[in-house]
Amino acid sequence: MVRKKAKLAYIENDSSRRVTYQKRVKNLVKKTRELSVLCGVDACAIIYGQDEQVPVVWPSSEEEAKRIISYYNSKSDLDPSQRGFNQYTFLNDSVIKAKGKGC
Amino acid sequence: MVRKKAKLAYIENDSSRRVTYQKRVKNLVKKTRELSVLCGVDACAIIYGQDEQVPVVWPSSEEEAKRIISYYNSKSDLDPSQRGFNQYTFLNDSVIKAKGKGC
DNA sequence: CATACTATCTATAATCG
DNA sequence: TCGATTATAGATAGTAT
Repeated sequence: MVRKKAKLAYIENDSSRRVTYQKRVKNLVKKTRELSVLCGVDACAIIYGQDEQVPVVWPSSEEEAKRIISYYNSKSDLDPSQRGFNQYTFLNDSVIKAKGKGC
Repeated sequence: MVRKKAKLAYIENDSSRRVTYQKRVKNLVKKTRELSVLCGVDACAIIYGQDEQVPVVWPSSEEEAKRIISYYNSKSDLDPSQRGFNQYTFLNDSVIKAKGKGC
């Protein structure tokens, strides 16, 4: 979209498509967060990546996951089994919620 | 975010916030569509505007609604009562689906 | 109010390591 | 394949209309 005109069509090349996907997902989530903060609205973004089992979900997987991780990191003296209940479990739960009852 | 440094905080001024909201929602939807097309993934964006009864939902309210409208426009010889089953009804249906079972 | 304008800032495709 | 770089197209806050 920069040194060559954008065509807005499916990117056939696998590696190019993956790189573009990662860059754009990152910024799409960022934009969603900005809109939410700036305008005080509830916004939700869900992206089902091709090869990923867990879709990217905002706000859950981004903001809330970070919060969870920070929480557990700050409690490094916590019972290891409790700390094991972590990002993976949380993310799966988020996805189920997102699929089951919207955002 | 341009002539003044961005602060990424809630915009207090009502009119400014509304204008910013409209601009950003438009582009957020555009970005979502681009990601979906470029990378061949399913992406979904839902924004619950403050004063609007119907949230902005993509792909439903954007792509599919246009499809529906185009469909009815192309059938201008259709029974008027059938054409009356139009954008409004469809959008409500989309929102219900989005809220009820995800994207 | 809503649009249009425009000076800047941001996103990003291509490239290199 | 991923991260860093860079040049350019795109997004946007403030302002004008």
